[in-house]
Amino acid sequence: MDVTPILESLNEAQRTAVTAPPEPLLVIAGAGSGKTRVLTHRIAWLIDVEGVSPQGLLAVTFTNKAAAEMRGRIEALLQMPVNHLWIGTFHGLAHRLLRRHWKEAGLPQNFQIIDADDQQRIIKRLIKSLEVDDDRWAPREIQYFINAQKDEGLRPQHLDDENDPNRRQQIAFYHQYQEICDRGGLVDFAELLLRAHELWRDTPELLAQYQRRFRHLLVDEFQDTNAIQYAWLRLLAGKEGVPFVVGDDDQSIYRWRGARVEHIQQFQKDFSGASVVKLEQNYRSTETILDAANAVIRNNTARLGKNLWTEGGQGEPVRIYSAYNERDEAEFVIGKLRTWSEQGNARADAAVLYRSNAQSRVLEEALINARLPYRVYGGLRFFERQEIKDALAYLRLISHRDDDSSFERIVNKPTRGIGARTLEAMRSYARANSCSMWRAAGAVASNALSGRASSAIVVFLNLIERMARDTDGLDLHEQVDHVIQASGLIEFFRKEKGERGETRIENLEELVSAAKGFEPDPAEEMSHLDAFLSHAALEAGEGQADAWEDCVQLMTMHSAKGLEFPLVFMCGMEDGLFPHQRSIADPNGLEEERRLCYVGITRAKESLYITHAEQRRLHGMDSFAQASRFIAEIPDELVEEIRPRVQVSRPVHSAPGRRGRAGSVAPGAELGVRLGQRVRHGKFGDGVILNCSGQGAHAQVEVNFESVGTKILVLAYANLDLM
DNA sequence: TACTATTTAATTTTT
DNA sequence: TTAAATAGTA
Repeated sequence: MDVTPILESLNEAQRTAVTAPPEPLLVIAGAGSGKTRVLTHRIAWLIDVEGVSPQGLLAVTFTNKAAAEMRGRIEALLQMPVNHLWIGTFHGLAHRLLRRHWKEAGLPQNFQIIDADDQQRIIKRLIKSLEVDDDRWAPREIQYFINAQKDEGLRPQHLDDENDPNRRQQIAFYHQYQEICDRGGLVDFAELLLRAHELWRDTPELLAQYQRRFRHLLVDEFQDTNAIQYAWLRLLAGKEGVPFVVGDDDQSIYRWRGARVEHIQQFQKDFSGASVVKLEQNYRSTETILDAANAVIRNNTARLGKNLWTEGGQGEPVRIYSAYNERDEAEFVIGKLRTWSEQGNARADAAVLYRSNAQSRVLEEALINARLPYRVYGGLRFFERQEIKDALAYLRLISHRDDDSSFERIVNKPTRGIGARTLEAMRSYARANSCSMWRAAGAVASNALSGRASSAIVVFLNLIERMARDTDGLDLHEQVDHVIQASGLIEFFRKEKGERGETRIENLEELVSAAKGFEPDPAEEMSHLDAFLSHAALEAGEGQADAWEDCVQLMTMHSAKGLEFPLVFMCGMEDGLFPHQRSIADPNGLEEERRLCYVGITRAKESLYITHAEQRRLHGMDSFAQASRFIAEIPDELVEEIRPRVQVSRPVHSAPGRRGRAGSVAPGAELGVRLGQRVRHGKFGDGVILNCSGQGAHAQVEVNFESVGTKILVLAYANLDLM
């Protein structure tokens, strides 16, 4: 057997991992150290050299995209298709299991997957229906609570209210939410994992069967597994399984989503024989960039400890630019981008990273002005679009009449005279009889209700039944095409004014194409329609179909994880923005922000620019901030500060209300107060003026005091000393 | 029921 | 600032 193709191009540590004996192994893989390569080569090694059948392998990735990429790479390496190899996300694999064993899992055969948006709608409706004082309960928080419990593997009955009425109510919401889902055959993302775990836990013979089949378990991005995923993995591994997990504790940035870095340590405890391999040689960045990243991350306490090194050269210093405000910052970035592009570099090799999406706007405006093509990552994905979800809701209702989530979504879209009152009647009937909205609709229609309302319902019920009949036996794409026509959705969006309606119709037509191109897994015994619906929920699709123009890449630092670019800008590096205000007080939160910063820095291969603004307009208010503490953590000798160009028209500070709001005197100006001015207050001590408003006797200032925080004071009474 | 005015809140995101 | 949700009006 010639193992050259698998082993050549691997360094010592990588080779150790790839060729490790079949025992539990933990690979700590620093940024740019060839993590994915180790994983794919390991799989190839197992199949080609160890003679493991592809069917005996289970590989888990973080995203669908990563899964597809990994399969491609393995096939390239082995020069053969590996269809029977299970590669997927935790959710994808759990879904597969639940489809196969729906009965044992206690699910209806045609259960539907709901996404976060569907979930929130259900919760909103639930809050309204329970007649609690709805102001106190934000749907988002309930949703967060429910998902957090599920991520920990906890059912409502496992939860103790701790005699806290607040918590008691949350648990009650969770309980009722679950009932709604169960009744409608709906499974949310966290539920996929939880059910799959319970399925194995409660059906030992099934577990044993899978344990026999999957001896080798390979996990990517291990630092981002949550409790239920880890528990699932441990169940499957049992005593005989051989887990091979790869992760980087310094790149764990999804704690807020239930991910626990601690699983890395837990892994070493649970699999006591596990060896550890560290990949510390970095093939991506210059030494300067790595040194900067190392210096920053060194400030975190809970680390396994590792130091990235490279054989690459010193490279350029990290450049830091202090902008006056966010527009100046954007101008600076665009200037550098233009030079980059003019020097013959690909625009797509440059990335502009920021902490939060809202920051992209100013950058985009500047890019448009400069006529530089760009692409923003993130945002609405194809299957998340309103019109697409509407169409899917019709399809789901055809497949599964009891799906209340879909029912509510489209019962009156397009409008067919089923208003709030009729809906309420149906809801209360459904609640009283613990039945689905579909059944309730039938009952309410024949019962006492205004003739108009009841005939409207009948029209709707007949419509769905007729669509189900008419699409029966058709090809998937014909079904989709029929439904978008017969539902009246196309007609409905045609009436929508402006370009928006047109785009929607185009998207619906695109949905037909997507259905045409959809190839269901022949191994799964679902109807094509159900397979398509699951696919739509599980894989929301790309944001924009990437017209592969050479574009500057804009994205959050989170979505930059796993990517690399020769030229990187990290923008908005200010305390309060990054680290974000909401994480700053909590040491755990701060460490996660620092890891995010580490991720950002290590995206850069050659050049790294870090920018911050002294003044930033955020939420419509001008505010001042210090440069991010992370900047100070980079040693001076790695840094080159870029002095602002002379002759730049510095925004006039004495008019902080922003230039020329015609006729109005800048608030505070008459009293000689300006934003950023340091002041002293008799009681509160020293502070900085953050904001001014009002005129004359009513003028107010917002002051951030060093000792007591932010206060709003009436200037006329505050007796501030200017300093 | 549809449109308009007002209020409110505002990380990060994949599944 | 602005987007979205809610309340109020035609």
